[in-house]
Amino acid sequence: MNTSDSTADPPVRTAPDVISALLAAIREGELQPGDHVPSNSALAAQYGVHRNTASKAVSHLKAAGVLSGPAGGKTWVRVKPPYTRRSNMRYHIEKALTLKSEEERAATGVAELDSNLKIESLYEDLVDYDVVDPPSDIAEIFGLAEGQQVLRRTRLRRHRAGAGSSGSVSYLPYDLIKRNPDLLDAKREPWPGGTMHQLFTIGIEIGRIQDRVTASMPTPEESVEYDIPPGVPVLRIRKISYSTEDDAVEIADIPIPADRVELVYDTMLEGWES
Amino acid sequence: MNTSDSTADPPVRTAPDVISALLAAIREGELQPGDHVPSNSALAAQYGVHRNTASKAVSHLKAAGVLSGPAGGKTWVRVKPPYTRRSNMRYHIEKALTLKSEEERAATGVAELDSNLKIESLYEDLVDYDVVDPPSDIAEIFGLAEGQQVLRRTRLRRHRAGAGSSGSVSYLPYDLIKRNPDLLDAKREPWPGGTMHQLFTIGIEIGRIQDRVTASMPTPEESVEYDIPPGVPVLRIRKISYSTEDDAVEIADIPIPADRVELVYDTMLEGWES
DNA sequence: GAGTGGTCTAGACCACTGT
DNA sequence: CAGTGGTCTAGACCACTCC
Repeated sequence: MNTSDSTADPPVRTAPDVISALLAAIREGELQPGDHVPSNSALAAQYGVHRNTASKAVSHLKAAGVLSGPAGGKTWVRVKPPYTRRSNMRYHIEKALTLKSEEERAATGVAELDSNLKIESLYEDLVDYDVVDPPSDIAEIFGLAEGQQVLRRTRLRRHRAGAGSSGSVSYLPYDLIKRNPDLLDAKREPWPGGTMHQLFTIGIEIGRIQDRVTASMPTPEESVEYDIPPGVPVLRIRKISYSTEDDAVEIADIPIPADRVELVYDTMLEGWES
Repeated sequence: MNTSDSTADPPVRTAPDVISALLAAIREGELQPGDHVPSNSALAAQYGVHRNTASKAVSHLKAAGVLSGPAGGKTWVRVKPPYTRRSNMRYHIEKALTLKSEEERAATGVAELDSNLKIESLYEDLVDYDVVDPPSDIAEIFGLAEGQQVLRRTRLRRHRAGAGSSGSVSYLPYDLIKRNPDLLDAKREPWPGGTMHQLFTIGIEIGRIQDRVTASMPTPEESVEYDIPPGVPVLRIRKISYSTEDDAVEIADIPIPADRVELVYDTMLEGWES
């Protein structure tokens, strides 16, 4: 007759109780992905709690990416985005493709490598090119002196149906790439797929790529811009390309919603021989 | 005379306002790391909001890792843990050290490589060895048949002063390692520093290590066990060691609080030559 | 045992959505 | 314009901390 009974339904009294009940309903299939969830008032009546408590539970599940819906609008069970992988093998492939013809590169879809998304007409890319003074951390990695500028390329890939998007920012030392005017032209080709090839046109070969990986919560802007639930972390890759002389020649900051992508890094070890 | 005035202090009315005010006080140095924060009631009076609103603001900052303090106790500005790096270069170093003598390995501190923490008397390691039926995902990676078991080693590294801890779980196919009884002994040596060496004793050379990286929010248990603020994401590495025959021989799941460590992965690219 | 953090009910208001 | 989500004030209770 008390809470130690484990088989009978426990009384729903607190926000965590409501959360558990909703998760159970989804797990049991009573609520399917895409289905509308009853309103806060209806949930409050159904579970015998105050509307505020129901609201808090629904807010929590929205933050966790389980539910979705605009403020003031209806709420539904979120359709989870497909899970993909991003492997550092892509760097080997991209380098091998750099020497191939333009037709071959376009056919293989080099541009897909950085976004890890199939390029379809469903997406539109918004690209911006600017020559700017670099942030101090960028200048430090490039080893730039005061006053030396960088080319900043920002990309927002937006899903036309509003089902999600991804974006990134990349930097190149301006002194390095001004030798080839094509590299300053935003309309020249899909970006940033061919960065390695673009650097090849000015005589630079990439010898090493370093990914620095952190994770943090999405900014409110990222939440709305890239459709990241506010409680889902963002993997942040700072990808630094080094030339064969070991100079940093490109830096790309790539945010990746952690509920969509798994990062894979293979480290090949030398044999013992001895 | 309205909210568009940007220089005058805006009126503090909502929880986000209180959050901004507290962050500003910390940024300006009025509140130093370690300082006590006024109680919810005091903050409510100070900013002219209800105690509930102040409580919500403080809760949010605790979740974000800015403030800290037990429920029911005083609240203080959290001392941010030092930032370290975990590079895949460690794998090369660890392999090179495997052939060295035991003294050399102990002196170089191979065990530090996996934890990325200096081993001091401040820490105590709690290690558990079990032979168990593997979870299905583990069995699949190892390619185990039904009924084949694994050695599971769990480690909790706890800071004696309560300033944080880290932990990990690793799996080895039992059929593989039963050849060397030492590998079943939890007291044999600090773990998991010498896993590569331990596998060497049964004739296995590691040829490739794959790190699969994801991020998610800490479980409530991790929050208390490892002192991770509930709003700080956890980087999760599934480290898979492959033998030179490309068989998976060890799997380690390593959770890393994202506010303490940056992951670094170097990918070396082959030269063009042609 | 007083103080504190956390959270529930209760009622109210606002901004936005969805017809 | 009705419905909905979000959130603030208000008051209350509980568990825990700290002295």
